[in-house]
Amino acid sequence: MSDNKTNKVDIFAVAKRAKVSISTVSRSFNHPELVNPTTRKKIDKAVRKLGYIRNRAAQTMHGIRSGTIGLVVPTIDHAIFAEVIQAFSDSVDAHGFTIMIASHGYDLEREYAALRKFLEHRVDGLALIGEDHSQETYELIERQNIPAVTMWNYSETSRLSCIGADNKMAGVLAAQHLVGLGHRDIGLLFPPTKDNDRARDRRSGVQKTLLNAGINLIPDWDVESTYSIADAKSAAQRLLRSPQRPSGILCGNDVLAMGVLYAARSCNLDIPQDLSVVGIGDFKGSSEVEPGLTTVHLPAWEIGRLAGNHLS
Amino acid sequence: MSDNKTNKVDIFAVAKRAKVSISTVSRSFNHPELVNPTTRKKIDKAVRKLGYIRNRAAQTMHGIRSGTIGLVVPTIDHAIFAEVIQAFSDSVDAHGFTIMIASHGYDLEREYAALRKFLEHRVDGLALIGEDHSQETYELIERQNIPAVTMWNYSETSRLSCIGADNKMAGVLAAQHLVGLGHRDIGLLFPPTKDNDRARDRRSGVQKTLLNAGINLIPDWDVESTYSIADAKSAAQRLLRSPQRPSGILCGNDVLAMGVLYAARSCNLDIPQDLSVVGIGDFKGSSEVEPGLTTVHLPAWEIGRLAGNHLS
DNA sequence: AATAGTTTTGCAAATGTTTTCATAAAGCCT
DNA sequence: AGGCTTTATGAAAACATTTGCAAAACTATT
Repeated sequence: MSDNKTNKVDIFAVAKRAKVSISTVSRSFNHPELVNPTTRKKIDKAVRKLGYIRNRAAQTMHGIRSGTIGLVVPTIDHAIFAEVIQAFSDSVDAHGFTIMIASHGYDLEREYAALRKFLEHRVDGLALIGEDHSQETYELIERQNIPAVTMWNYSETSRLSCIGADNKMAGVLAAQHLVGLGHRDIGLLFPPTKDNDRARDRRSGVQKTLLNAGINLIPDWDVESTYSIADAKSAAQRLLRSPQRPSGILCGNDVLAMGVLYAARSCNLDIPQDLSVVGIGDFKGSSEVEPGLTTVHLPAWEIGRLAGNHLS
Repeated sequence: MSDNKTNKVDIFAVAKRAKVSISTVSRSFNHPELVNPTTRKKIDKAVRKLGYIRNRAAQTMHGIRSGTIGLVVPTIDHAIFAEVIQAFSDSVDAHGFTIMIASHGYDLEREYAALRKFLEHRVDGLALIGEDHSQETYELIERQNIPAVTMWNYSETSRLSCIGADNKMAGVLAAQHLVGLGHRDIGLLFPPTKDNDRARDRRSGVQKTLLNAGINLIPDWDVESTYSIADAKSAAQRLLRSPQRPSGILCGNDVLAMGVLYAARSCNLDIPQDLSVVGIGDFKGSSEVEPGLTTVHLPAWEIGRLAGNHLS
């Protein structure tokens, strides 16, 4: 009975119990080789007995790194980001850092606010998704002295370090595939491209390719959908039920593509006989999907891993 | 040029520039009503000019709340947790807290380590998934004076506050559904139940129900699969290609159920004529899946939201 | 113009660590 | 046994804030 609970257990409490000074306790944590093994054992025992947990805040105040890294994503709730987050988290974790995470729902003001909060916590690094950010955000990041990295999109001219893929090329490849199969009646299903450079780049790659192939887009077949299977499914159903329907649909990402597959099935269209569907982006496990989903693979895992290493 | 960059910008720099004392600056942040509006404006201006960002670590050291909440999940990289994480994050965010996140990959030692790290950062609250945790973990949490909550599973006897569903009942419902359809040849596809109370509870609900209905499980039809579509698909294919195959498959969660649907399609089995598939758990968007996936819905969003509110 | 009351401000102590510097103890060599 | 190193420890300053208390500056009242 007694000491471990009632009163705050700080480094003083440990020192007292181990009958040494607080300097020694601190050293025993940070430079164990400088303290006598016997003393160290006494301290360890006191620590365990009291359930002492070091106060990172106090360390941080010394200019010591906080040991945290801030990650801001548009949304956590999607297979695509989930994978990149997991990979990022794993690699950052392996270096002993703790992740702070926030999502902004494609609202760049909220992104800015999240970054500020991270900076108040004195994160040692920042990671964002994509290259579309507010001017304020860029200025804020550049004024700090900490590394920052953007994930998903790669571009030579990125204002921050970036680790990602060439999304325009992904669009080109996806379009070339459809064109190569002989399709001329092609529908597009894309998410809103505002503040979303990934979608915009993919789209521009697709458009360029189709244009070069002499295929022109029918406005009715150029459909927008939010980033949700339900939405994509109903948008695709509308498209597929119209009297004139495309023979191939190219989707801005695999979530939308799944929606199209379901829509096709619900309209009794066979894939790929009646309709070709192409996605972009690697929905994790898209290789297992039946009927087969053709997609341009993006190395989400690798991107997250590299970005994590870059900051750690 | 000049001041805003080279030298550290702390509360002193702001005070100096605004020609007031640091106390006033601090107050102007924390108790603005106590400082003269004119002074406040001067301070705001200095803050903006210098790009000052408050140091949360220094505040935390005062026993002031850190403004962070720690969340530990088995994995981020799955639809199911992604949704709960998103909901949790949103609600916690709305209260001004920042989330620290970690995943342990179903390794309870790593879970313990993650919690310790959070506590070093003096999080104001903790959230975990499920009720299977190491003894050490429980003791660690109970020794702290901060709220903690577990998500996903609800049980009267939970050692910590819990917000979740009755997973055993979910298992019962899923099984009753299959039995009600007249199935007697039932296969089970579950993830490993070690250190996973959710899966274990579901399974026990299922087993009880089948037993009561006088149905006995054939060991060959009682299959285990890791939490992955690919794995589930190949396990299901093995099951469906054997000479004797079940007429219905009950899956421990919707990820596995998706694997089964794909396997069925690849074996040219029609759903639901040739095979019934039942899942549990609310894969977000499972209602859109074609061919229709029957599943026991779990309110992931609601759980995350409530847990977040509970801690904030 | 003096007094009382209110609002606004500054001083200094406190928060929980790390680290520099100084000192004490112990070991080694002749 | 005396001097020199090496090893181990402690005292105190530093880190960036918040806050209780007291003083100063206004306002209102007579």
